Amino acid sequence: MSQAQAITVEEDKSTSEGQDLETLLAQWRRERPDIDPAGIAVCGAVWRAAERLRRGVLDNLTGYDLDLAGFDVIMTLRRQGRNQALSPSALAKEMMLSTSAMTNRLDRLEKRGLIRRTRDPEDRRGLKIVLSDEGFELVEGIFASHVRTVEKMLAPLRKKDRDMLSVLSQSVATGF
Amino acid sequence: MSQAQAITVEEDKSTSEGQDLETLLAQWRRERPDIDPAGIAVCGAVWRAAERLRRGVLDNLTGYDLDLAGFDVIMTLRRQGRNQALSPSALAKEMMLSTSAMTNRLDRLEKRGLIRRTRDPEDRRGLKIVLSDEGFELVEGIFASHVRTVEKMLAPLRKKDRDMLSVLSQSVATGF
DNA sequence: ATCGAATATTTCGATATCAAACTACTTTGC
DNA sequence: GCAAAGTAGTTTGATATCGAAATATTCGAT
Repeated sequence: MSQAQAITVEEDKSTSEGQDLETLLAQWRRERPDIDPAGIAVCGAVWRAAERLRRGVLDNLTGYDLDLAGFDVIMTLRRQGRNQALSPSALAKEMMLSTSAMTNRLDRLEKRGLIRRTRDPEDRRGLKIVLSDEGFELVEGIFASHVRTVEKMLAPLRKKDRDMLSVLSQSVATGF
Repeated sequence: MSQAQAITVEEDKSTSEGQDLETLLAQWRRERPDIDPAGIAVCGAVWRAAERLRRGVLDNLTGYDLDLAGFDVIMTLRRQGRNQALSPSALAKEMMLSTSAMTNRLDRLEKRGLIRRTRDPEDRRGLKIVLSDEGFELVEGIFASHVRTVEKMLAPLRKKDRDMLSVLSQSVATGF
């Protein structure tokens, strides 16, 4: 190893930045010259972008005693509007999650006082989940900095580039 | 684990497709007209693209008794070249994972006979992980269909669009 | 009215993840 | 040289996830 590098780099980043995607492509071209690996690199790039965004959003939550899971739920509830409710299964579907995982998330959020389970007046099998006042206020306090965090991570892109990224990503996401 | 599953059933997708991103934007604009939520939608689009790609790649593995975790490891080893080795920590770093999770993955792959742990001749603390012949052959058999799967998911994009997506994603991933 | 199929939620069992503690070895500094 | 600090990998403990089974309720067809 380069001894110059011996200094303990404070920036850590131990878990960030996997291998350079160019290197990865070169490796595959050497090992399997019969197959064009370009698609794999696109895939890798998208995954890394997603991961970076995930970490950034998560970091923004430090101090709020919230994980991404819970944050996702209360954001979803918040944007329905004050006192609007969704069923656990609707929430699960919207965030592409199993209903049992949702039960678990709601347990935690309920224990923390951020949501309430209320009975569905129209279907006694069902529940309606509402943000508690505390939950509502929490989102009010965190939303602006959340948006700022995301903007910061998108900063390298001009508006036009963002739109492009959004459109292309949706294309991949939906298959059209 | 994975029971034969034979045919890749495309229907199901019970957990796919969350809410339309346009709707999501409209909700936030109504609830918080003071804040521009555009960045959130870009973020969501990237996440969904990543998730779609993840599922597609995973589906391609049915029948091989492999999960994404193990697949990731053996692909990384394979592209180093036949009989090339990497340490567990190098693997963990490359795929942005804790070393303890890597221990677990390697345990499973070793039990399945796809990799071998060999001692690092230059550092008795360390290990070198190599693909077994069986592991190598497995990748040889799966790689082409993996690439085809990814290509299929990128099909809505022309070459130029893919390059664009790749560049933009890397921009977000690295922050430059 | 009642049986059976479908639906909403929870519980249960298995497993993957992470962080922190631990063991073994290596490097550094005196 | 030898102790202290650093590094590699594993173990442990807590928790989140999923799929399948269980429970309660609704809907539909007699």
